[in-house]
Amino acid sequence: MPTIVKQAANVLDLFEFFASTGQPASLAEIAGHFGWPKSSTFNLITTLAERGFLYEPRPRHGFYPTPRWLSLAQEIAHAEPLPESLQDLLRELARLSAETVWLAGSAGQHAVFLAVIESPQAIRYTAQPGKRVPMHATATGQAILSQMPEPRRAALLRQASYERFGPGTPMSAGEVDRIIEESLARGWFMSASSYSQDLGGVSIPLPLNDRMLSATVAGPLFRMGTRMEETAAQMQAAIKRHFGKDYFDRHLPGLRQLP
Amino acid sequence: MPTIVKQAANVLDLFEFFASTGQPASLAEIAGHFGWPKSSTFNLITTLAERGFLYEPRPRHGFYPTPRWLSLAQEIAHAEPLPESLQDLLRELARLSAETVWLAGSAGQHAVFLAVIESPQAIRYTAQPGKRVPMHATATGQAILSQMPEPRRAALLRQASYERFGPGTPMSAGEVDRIIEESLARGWFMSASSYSQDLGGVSIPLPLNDRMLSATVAGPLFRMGTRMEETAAQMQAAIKRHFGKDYFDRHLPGLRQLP
DNA sequence: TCATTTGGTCCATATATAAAGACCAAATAT
DNA sequence: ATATTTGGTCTTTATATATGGACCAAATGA
Repeated sequence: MPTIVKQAANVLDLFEFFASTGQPASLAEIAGHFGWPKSSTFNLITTLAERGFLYEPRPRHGFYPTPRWLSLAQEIAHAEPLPESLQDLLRELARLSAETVWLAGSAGQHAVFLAVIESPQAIRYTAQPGKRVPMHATATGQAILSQMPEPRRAALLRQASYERFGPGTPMSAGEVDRIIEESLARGWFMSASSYSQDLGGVSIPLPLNDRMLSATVAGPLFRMGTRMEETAAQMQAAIKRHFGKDYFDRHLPGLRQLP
Repeated sequence: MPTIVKQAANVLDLFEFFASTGQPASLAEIAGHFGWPKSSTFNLITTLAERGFLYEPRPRHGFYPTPRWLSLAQEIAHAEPLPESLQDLLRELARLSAETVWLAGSAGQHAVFLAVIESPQAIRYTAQPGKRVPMHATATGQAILSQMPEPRRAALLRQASYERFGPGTPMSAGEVDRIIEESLARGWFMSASSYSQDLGGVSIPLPLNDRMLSATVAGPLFRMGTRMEETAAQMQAAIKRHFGKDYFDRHLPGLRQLP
């Protein structure tokens, strides 16, 4: 179990806190909200303020993050961007499916959501960039795993922790291998309650030069249940439109192509 | 002397590091760059990754921040934005002066830069959002101080530390009061090496409903030295164009208006 | 004008944590 | 095939740090 760095996590908590409230907060409010001691909160806030990441929009009416966060985050996003073509693809998938769609990459034993467009419907799968799901137990992750060279995938699956999340959760490396094999033969990866309850979704592997991503369309099982095959075909078609007719032939010969 | 929270500062360091390199970095690279122990670096990175703030763009080729930073920073900036009109004003000042221009707000004993447009010229004043300068010793800060109700300004100046930064640095509350008085009578605040060496600049207070900001145009003294009065007049004119002819009459009756 | 509340700051010390270093796996070189 | 290097993970313990609580100033209410 990896050691969590408390004060690092606190910075993230604070960052998320301000993103969700959208308002300046006083030391006392922050301390109260998190149940942090006043003195510790003071030290943390002072540190962030000293570094130019927090200021007082109006004196003595609370602290708020400075635009420095935005400025740095933009530089970071700009330097290693998701190609514009991927954003386009995602938008098209969102339009076609009217469900929540996302792109994910890998982070150790987890897949991380890199870009998300939520469904406009009231009942929908909700997620935001940065969300992590276990690699071996989700369609999103399996679609990524399917692109890895054999030894790397084996290494990853060996260290995975096979916890039971739902009825379909695979409980061994062998099971995951089998699911991947079947999914490649089927032409798409299916998430059906193996991790998230009542979720139905379709994932397609998306190798992009040397990055291994996946695209997923998912929604409540009662809407997606009967539309999976159709959705998968739509996704493959959209990907071919965006990246060329021979995209799968060149990068994913193992994947069955739907008509 | 306020206690700095080391691991919180480390998160900020890391964030800035990625913004400046724009590349994924391995644990070893990060540890090397900062001189951090491998194990500590590991803990920190794990913490950020666990929370969905770091991922591996390509497995085993280093970590990089996820778009989650951007997403949260955008929410934060969107909730408490600098009015668009201020951005416009800033752009106009940048165009008119061809020097570096910025907007600043207050953070305790410091003024923080909230928005910056750098001069296109090779020799220029360089700054980024989040930069902090002492309130009492800079034109930017004094222009903010000039807007505060008397007791608050007095309190602030009482606790200020009167360090000598350059020839013109004020060394007591009284001196600052005098400078503010003179500057209001002059119609603008002058920074001339009282904090930054060889810097010449003009600041104008910018009260915006209950926020107390200031706008500054600054560059190397050899370019700005003879243009200050002219620049100040341009700034006042631009502000009046953006916020109405009677802006100063209504919000800053104490400030001399230039022809 | 005085009392009370609220928000912020400082300090000593018990406690949580960062770091040293051993370890392991995978990649690369021989 | 085997050795070496590189990158990542784990555990123990000396040490840095988070915290309780005292304190102070400013704002608010009586």
